[in-house]
Amino acid sequence: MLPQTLFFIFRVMQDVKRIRENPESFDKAMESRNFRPVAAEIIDLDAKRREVIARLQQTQSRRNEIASAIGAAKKNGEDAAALEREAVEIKQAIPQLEKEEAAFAEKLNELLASIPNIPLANVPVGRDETANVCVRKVGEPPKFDFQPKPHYEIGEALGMIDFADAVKISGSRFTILRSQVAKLERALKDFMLDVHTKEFGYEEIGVPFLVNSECMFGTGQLPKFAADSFQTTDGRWLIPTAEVSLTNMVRDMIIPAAKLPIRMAAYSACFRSEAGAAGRDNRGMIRNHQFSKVELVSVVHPKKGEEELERMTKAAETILKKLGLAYRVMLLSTGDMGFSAEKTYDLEVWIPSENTYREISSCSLCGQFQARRMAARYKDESEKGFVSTLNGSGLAIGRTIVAILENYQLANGKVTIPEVLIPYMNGVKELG
RNA sequence: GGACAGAUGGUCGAGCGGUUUAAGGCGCCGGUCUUGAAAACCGGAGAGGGGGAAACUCCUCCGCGAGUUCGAAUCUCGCUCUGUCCGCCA
Repeated sequence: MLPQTLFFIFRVMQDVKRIRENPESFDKAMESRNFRPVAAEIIDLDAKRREVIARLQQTQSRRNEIASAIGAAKKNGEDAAALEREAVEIKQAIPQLEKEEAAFAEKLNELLASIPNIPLANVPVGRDETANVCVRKVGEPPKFDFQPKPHYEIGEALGMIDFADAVKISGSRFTILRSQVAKLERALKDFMLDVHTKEFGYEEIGVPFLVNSECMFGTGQLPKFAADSFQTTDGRWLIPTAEVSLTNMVRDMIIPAAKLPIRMAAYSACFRSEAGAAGRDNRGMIRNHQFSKVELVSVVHPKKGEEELERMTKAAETILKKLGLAYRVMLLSTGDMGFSAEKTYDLEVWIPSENTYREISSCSLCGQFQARRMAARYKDESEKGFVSTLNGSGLAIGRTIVAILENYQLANGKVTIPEVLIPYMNGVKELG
């Protein structure tokens, strides 16, 4: 399942050095992520591997020496038979040593590839979402003098969201948008990209929605989370987020330090199998197999990671503010963060029908975790190293539609269009 | 999908079994010269890893993966990608 296993073999070794130096704190970090302690296992495999490498290289060195000696002898017309006999003898050991080395390397890399990123020190430690910390609340949830309806009732009553036909076409967890709500999706996409490109300096990128396995490994979906994504019959993957396409643009690159930071924004459809989500959010368009999203990705100097995370989160928040939606910012706990993240803010938008906040954006600092898997490096005269990568939704469009329908619904079943979107809706001020 | 051609360092490009520790040009960095610059001349410069306190030393990498050989950028096989032409197609 690992794409080109040896492809990343040496990149992660730097990790091992750190683990070797401080196994206790590494295991502690693993525990905080609900992962088993693996430091001892790693250190052992690494030691064995290096021992084999030492022997292998000695043998190779001797082989090269003899080969040159034979070349020199032949050139001078001397007899090389004795040397050739020795060469045959010596080289017999090499394939065996190579096999041993490869076996240890594969085990080690398989293990390393399955280990989640280490949380930053300022991330709250906890098993799950109950340990998340609310950083701030922004905006006031709207007051209704009637019982606010859920988005699927509003959309269906308007004849603008169609779940029944979606089942016929594709199955459950798909949604068909019609007329002004379909238009709303397009308006949101344009609006979000405009804000991010004009106000925050992101470059707009049009990305492929199908990617190869190396990409999925680079951003951390593979090898552990293959079941969460869809794979095509020719071995490609439908992106679960444009983060995959965007972040992998710097894969296998050595970027001049002066070119950092790199900021990219892309719209994409996102595809998720939602394996394991059976029964959750079955109604409506909260949890679909396919949804629209505008994604932000930053590639920065490793020292600028946290600063960039604040900036990116602010960019995503700006969308919610401009749309006039109430939200809160949650700092995720160690147990609730994604595999590749070392610090994550979730933006949760107010959903009136549920009388609660629901996730609409997730902004994560991945540090050098993805960069190491991708061999994404930077360099200038004085220093070099792996870059830091960040990604954040800015925002999930499907859920933004949900939030607008619910927060801007009127007693008569119509829905007001937020001021900033009216130009993007060709002047339409109201749905219905 | 079919046919042919190709893949070499930042880039262009030589090499087609043994001084290749990858020629040479361009670009880049440092120096000499110059008031400064250019030109000219001299020098430097890839990535990853092992050992070592260090000086240093060794290994791997010429698209990727196998193979032949004492020795592979060079020969063989498979794959991927790129180009050109044909077919199909939004």
